[in-house]
Amino acid sequence: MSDLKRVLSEAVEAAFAELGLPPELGRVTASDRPDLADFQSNGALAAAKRVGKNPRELAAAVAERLAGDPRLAAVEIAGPGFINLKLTDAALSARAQQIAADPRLGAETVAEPRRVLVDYGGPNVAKPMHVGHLRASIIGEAIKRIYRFRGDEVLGDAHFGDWGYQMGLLIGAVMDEKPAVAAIVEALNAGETAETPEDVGAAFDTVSLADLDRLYPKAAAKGKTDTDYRDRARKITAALQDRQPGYFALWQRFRDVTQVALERDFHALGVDFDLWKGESDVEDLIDPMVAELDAKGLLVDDQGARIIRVSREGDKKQLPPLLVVSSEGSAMYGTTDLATILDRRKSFDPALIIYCVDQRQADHFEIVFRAAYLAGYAGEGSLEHVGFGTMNGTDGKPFKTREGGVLKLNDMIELTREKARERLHEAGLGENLPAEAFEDIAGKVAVAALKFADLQNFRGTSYVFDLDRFTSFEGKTGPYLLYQAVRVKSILRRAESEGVTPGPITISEPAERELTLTLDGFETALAEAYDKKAPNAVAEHAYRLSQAFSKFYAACPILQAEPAVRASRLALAATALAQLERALDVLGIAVPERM
RNA sequence: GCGCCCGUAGCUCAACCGGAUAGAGCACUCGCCUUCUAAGCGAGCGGUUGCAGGUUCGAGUCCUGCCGGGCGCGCCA
Repeated sequence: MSDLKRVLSEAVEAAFAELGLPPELGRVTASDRPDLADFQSNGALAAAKRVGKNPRELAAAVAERLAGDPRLAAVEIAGPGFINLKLTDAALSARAQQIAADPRLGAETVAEPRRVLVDYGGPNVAKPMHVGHLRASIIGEAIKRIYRFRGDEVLGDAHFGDWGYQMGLLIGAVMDEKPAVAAIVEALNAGETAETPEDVGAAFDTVSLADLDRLYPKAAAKGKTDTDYRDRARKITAALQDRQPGYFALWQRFRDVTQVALERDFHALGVDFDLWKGESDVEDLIDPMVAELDAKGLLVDDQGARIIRVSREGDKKQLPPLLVVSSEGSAMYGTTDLATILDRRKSFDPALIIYCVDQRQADHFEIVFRAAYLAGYAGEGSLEHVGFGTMNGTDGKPFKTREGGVLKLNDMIELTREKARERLHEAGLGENLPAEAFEDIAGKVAVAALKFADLQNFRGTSYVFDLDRFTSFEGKTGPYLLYQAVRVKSILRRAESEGVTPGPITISEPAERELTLTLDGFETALAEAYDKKAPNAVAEHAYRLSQAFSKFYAACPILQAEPAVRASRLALAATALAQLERALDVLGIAVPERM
């Protein structure tokens, strides 16, 4: 079930081998000049260099051997020695038929499936997500789905930032503001059980995410200047880590309200985690881990702290060590990360962990990874940081709202959704749909707009956050892709109601050829996205497919055509739809039935 | 100071182990709805790929230097 690129590569490689040339040079790629050919091989040029012969002569010799291939309508030599291949309509028809019959729509699976864990780099408890969290969720989700579709066993972990000093600060701040909560916390801490669970619940229910969001910045600021306040927060933090019942119960409340809000935001974005692990989950592993690192002789005392040196011979720059235990005796950011690697090894035992986190953390991860390799907690190369660019405003500076604050993710989704409603109304669409169905469409259009705007860019480049562009629904946008898909669905519905059924695919028109060649490119796009952790390759494919379909739609009437052609085109349209929906699904974008 | 990333059309971005004429969208100009959804299709306009060298038959892509921008550089996460 190989794609044409592979099939043709094999043919050309065989011809190379017969001529005594390195077969791998015969590799075929999609043509850079669609006006001249469907596929090309540049191997004669490279081979000529190696064997010291004229590239055009070599190309001609290869072409001669390919000439009899019934799949090829033309084999031509062009320029300095490109071998141009043009397929027959019959070969394209066969390939289209093959993709149509394939549940995977022409995509391969990896030869040896692995266990892979995707770490989304952790939203923090008590902080609602803002636009800065958008990329990690969108890209992480796409990578998770790409890996899964390729056949790996993949888990996505939200990986909460839910432990440490920030929690102590917040507990103190909430108790200051809510005496009823403070009373219960203190009673529980004192071991009193007089309060019924209902009373506890009622008091804790008054603690909302909005409270946490409001109190945290104030508490953090106060902790920086007010030493007494800071000391108290540290004591609470220590007590929390000792599982003092009151603090622990309140902390759990923080975690719960945060998770509910996060789940809502993530769900609205079509992002779903398999694991809701957090820093607190590995807290118990830290002491034994430190002891073990010590026993392995990896820990070094330095300036009162305990560190692991990770610099290597040949490093271009001196990497700082991993700070395992601070001079105050507490575990650090990297310590938790290391313990998490250990934890994952014991539970899921992934062959690869992908950290989908801001590019700025590159050094941090390099340090943690090296420490993990040194400690034997992970195989060399089994940890990978997949970084992405930062989120900036159109002025190139970190994005801020007009008021100068951060834009909450939930607000941004709602903003985009509102724009989608407007456009639907303008176009007079969905007016006779129930309100619920209308909202579903608006939501899907909004998510498609947001996600595609992000995913069409290579993840590594910096990101310009432009709300106008995000809410533009024309051109190379998510809604364009949905629109194309929905147009096919509309045709399929009509065909069904008229009793028209799809039949064998016969390719003849240029638009049909182009659509088939584009369908064939799915495998290449997925393979690239997988290897490079680059979802934009799939996004690009989805866009090209939509464009190719749209041209086909304009050039080739389906339902009005004579029966055999109609059946063929209907099948081709259905196949394009299936692959487009699959590609979008892999990007985490859902398609409505109509719009 | 050291290190990493980036610099491509007016704007936002692509470009498959280095390959032919560097592609899309937006914006701008023009054409196309009595036939399957015009959030569409077609055509046009727009480039010395930051600069200077080097390697190569061939460089946006690899190497060196420079200019410009972003980020990071042990007791926050």
